[in-house]
Amino acid sequence: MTIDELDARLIALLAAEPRLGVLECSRRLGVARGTVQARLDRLSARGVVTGFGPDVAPAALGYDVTAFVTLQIRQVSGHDPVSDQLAAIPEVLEVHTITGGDDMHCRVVARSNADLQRVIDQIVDVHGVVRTSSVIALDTPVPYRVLPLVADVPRKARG
Amino acid sequence: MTIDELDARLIALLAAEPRLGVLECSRRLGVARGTVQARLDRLSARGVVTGFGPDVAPAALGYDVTAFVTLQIRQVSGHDPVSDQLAAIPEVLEVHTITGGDDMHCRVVARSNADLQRVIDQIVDVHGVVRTSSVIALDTPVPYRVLPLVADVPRKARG
DNA sequence: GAAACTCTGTACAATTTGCCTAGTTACTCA
DNA sequence: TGAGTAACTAGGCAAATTGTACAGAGTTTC
Repeated sequence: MTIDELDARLIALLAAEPRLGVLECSRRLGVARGTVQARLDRLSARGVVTGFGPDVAPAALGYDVTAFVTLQIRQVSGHDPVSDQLAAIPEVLEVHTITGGDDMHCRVVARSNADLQRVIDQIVDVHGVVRTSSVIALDTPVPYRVLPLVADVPRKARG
Repeated sequence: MTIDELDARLIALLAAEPRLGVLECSRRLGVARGTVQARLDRLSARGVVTGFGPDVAPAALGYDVTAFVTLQIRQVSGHDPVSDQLAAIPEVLEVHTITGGDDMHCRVVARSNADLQRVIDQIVDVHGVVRTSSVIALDTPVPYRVLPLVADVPRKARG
């Protein structure tokens, strides 16, 4: 379950200029068109590349505030109803269950600090949530990225 | 700085089937091709859609462990050298500065729990980092998503 | 009311895609 | 060593898409 350098270069190329076609990619990479097609198919099939979805910046929609909310929940039986309720809140972008003293870790966005209070209130109201604790992200010196990792994998594999 | 329902539908459509062409989008949405083109250009120009990069799943590359590492740093002068050093570690996918008792919040991945230790060691070695605290993500009931938010914006704007 | 936008419908040439075939190279395994 | 398999190259063809342009109709803004 690894990728080689051509895969990495292909991913990096598409990351840099995503609207590129298969033909143009093959030209840039110096390989045949069929090869690029096959590589892309394989990367998708193996689940390495899960899609080419549009990347939306919440800040550009007015959601300037990002916060991380940690939850303690009351253990409930059966399927996890807390996640479902959290998933129903649009401002909740991501939820993880975690180790440590707390139970869940969420990323949320809001239009302002006041609006964040509204969102947190919604989270607190979720049945099963006992306590929340929030920190606000002031700045994002390293925005989410996977490219260095992608470039690193074939380097490691090669040795 | 908002989007209307057509924008939201377009984003949702592309999120669902990202490799769709402009022409196919226009058919699905029931509008003219030029409209889709103009909308996409506008969304890009306004920074709402920042790109169509390939979404890479670190887990598919063998990075099965995700963790959140919180840092306390020694205040240093000038430009932020801590972020730069963190950015140089491929396994560090994201860094935020935060409010509260700690100073920074990172998302990191690793190949295993043992490998996580290696990554954390690298973070600890960063000049200026005083203390770290980590929690491991056990499960991700809500993976990162923006669609509900995108769908919500025009709903709110309409009233 | 006029200016400024946005959307539609249409057109055309150039490019790209999807799909296919055949030959070559590299690697695995008996 | 030799057969079998997988991956890459190079090429060809028809169909579809893209980039770009333009005129006309509706809306919104001031």
